[in-house]
Amino acid sequence: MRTREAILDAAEQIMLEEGYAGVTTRRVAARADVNQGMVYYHFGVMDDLFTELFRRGADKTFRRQAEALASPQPLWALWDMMQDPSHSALTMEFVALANHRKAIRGVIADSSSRFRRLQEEAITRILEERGAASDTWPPLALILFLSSVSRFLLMEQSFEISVGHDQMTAVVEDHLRRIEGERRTPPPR
Amino acid sequence: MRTREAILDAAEQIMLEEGYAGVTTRRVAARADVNQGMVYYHFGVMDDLFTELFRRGADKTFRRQAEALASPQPLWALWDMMQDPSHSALTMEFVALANHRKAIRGVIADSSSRFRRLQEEAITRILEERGAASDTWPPLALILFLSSVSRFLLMEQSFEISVGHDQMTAVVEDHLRRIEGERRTPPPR
DNA sequence: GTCTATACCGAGATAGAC
DNA sequence: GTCTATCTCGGTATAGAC
Repeated sequence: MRTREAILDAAEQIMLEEGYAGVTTRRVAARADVNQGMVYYHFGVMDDLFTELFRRGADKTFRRQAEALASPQPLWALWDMMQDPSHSALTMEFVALANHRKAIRGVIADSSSRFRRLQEEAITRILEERGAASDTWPPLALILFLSSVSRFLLMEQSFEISVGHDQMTAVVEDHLRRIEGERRTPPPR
Repeated sequence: MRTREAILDAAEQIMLEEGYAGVTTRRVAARADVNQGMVYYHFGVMDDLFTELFRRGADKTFRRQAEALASPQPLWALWDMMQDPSHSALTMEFVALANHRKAIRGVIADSSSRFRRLQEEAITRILEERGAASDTWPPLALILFLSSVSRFLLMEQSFEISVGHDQMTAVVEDHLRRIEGERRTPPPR
């Protein structure tokens, strides 16, 4: 299984550095220091490689998210996680890829629903525990709010645009503060 | 200039239907019913075609946005516009493209800044006129809020995901209502 | 499981006749 | 401005020896 993992690692690196269009059998094989035929032997056609790579990443993210949601300040932890570029970079690339590759769409859609359900369940519980039901947003709106904003800011940052980012971040964090209080762990980086 | 426009139209169609990866000189030429050489004659290399296509779309969007911002309920109009799939589809495709094509990045970044500046100026004025300065968000935060959410919802819709979309939309529209009052023109479609 | 060889295609791009 | 011909490269994919 070492070859298999090497191929997935290589594909992931290339995808991050140059986008999904750069992920070709020839280049993946070269990067993994493996024969080109191996890619086909282990993964069949390219779509299967992408699918497998996505699953591997989703599983990792899923565990990471569960961890965040189980932490003392789950919303702050979730927010930190969503703002981590390394977390979203691959996801965004897969979203772009899925626009043209039908085989990928289903995998992403299923995975997203799975995440959304876990998030909803957790946030509902969190809001109830804190008795913050009245003056705050419904759980799903809160989730989509955090997801939307983090994704958008990351996207703009990759273009070196940052106009208004401070103001937007301040609004989000103000919202989190009203629910979970002052953040008790320092933000990453 | 008819050939030139035909090429741009063809490129735009293909980009929308199959993504930027489908936009090749050969296919564009075929779709435009034009010789392949014409693409090179009129646009030089592919990056120039993409750049030109982006500019054409951005100009159209710019005018459309200015119109929205000059309407009786500018925020509602802006929100409606942002939620229009035909408006964002091309943009999203260009964002994906720009992740790998350095030549495109600059064009998009410049254009985005231009939009953001126009939006900020307009929203600031609107909020001041309505004296809504105290209990609402700063202009840039409001813009980024609307941009983020609309983009995210559209992206998910293209995957046929809609969990929580109603709740999120309700929150946004509630926000708009507090600033501009009840919407007086019916939402499109 | 691994490697070589190879078929085949469609991509970008250019030269040059008309 | 238009069209044909053509070059080169790198992509996907398979067959078959080891």
